[in-house]
Amino acid sequence: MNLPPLTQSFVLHFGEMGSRWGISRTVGQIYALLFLAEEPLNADDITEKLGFSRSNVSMGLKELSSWRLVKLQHKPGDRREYFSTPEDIWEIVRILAEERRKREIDPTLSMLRQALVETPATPGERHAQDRMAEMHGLIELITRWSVDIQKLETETLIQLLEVGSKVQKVFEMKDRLKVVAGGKSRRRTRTEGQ
Amino acid sequence: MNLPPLTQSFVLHFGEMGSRWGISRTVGQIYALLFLAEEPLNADDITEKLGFSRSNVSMGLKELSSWRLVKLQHKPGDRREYFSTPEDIWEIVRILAEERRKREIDPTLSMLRQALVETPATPGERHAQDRMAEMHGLIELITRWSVDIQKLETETLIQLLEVGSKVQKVFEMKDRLKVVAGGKSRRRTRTEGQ
DNA sequence: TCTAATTTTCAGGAATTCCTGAAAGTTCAC
DNA sequence: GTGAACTTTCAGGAATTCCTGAAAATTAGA
Repeated sequence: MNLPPLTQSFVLHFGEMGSRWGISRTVGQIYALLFLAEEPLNADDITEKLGFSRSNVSMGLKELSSWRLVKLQHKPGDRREYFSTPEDIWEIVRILAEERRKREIDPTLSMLRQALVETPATPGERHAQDRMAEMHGLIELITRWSVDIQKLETETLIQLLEVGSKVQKVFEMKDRLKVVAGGKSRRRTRTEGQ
Repeated sequence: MNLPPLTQSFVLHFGEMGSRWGISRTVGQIYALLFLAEEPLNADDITEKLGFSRSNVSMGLKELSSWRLVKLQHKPGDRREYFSTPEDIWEIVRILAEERRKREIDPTLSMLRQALVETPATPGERHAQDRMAEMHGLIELITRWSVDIQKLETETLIQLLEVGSKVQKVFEMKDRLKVVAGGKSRRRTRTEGQ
């Protein structure tokens, strides 16, 4: 491995993290490297910096592409493909959330829906079905929420996260507000910031 | 495997899902089974229903305990240990979030902080450090948010999720509210929250 | 069309993770 | 303390996943 120290510890860390998740250590390292890189890298750059085989890098990049996590571009007069991550880190989060929904949440929801339309044969199955209904409700609620907030602009989203649970206070005043204010106002109020 | 059909497809599904995440198929299946069960189960029940070895079940339960995902209880006149999941599914989500924070997020944050105090030697490292700073900010924001909203009561939390991005509308009215309602709304008004 | 540069595929060896049975450990009733 | 009931540990085989090198495929220019 042929990397400056700062980069190296980041890359190694995400290699380990990767293998705790579904992705392999290799793929984690490749993504970490691309994320930090100043310029797009080609497969040989990556091979050289991380020190595993060219074919492994090729497979890794293929997997990252299937997750839509890397962008592909060409340099004039160079036939090789150059890879990079989105510059906007929130974009990465958004894509990750979408892909996980598609690959994990949606299949789970349809399995649950399927189970919920069956007729339970015993009290035990009846109970199991109730549990699945709870889980279905929870997953659907969280999913809807995440789809929904992803439509916000990054600035607004950040604002919402910063406010956190304090938004509850606003709820409590909401009714009063309706009575008093009535109109629709358009503005961004970014008062503080971490 | 010795299970009614509804339960079986749920258990198999979470076995597969489990292995996509860090946990093994076995552990996923055990948890799925416990989640659906009407009554707490002992290790032999699980062995019999899922059909893998007693020792494997023992290891699986140990891992689930280390995640605080199972509750342990005894029946009078029976020396065996009985396992169950929290009845409240939101409690499960809360525990999962806490444990993942502890095991994955916190180490990542400290790795990043460490990297951020180093002095970069080259423009490349400088850039890498900037990227890490972005990531640190993002993770910290999301973490704070999740810690924060976990303090809400379940009902309030559900309400907040249901509202989703529409809460933005409420922001827009916030300033006017201040004027009209007069209260001191600035700077942590932290009155309640279990 | 041919050639050289580059990328992809894939069989099979390496590494890792998972699972089991046997044995050791624990706990409680007597 | 002893033994029966139950649980945990752990070495090593089984299964899975990962990674590589060699070969095939693709691509662009001449």
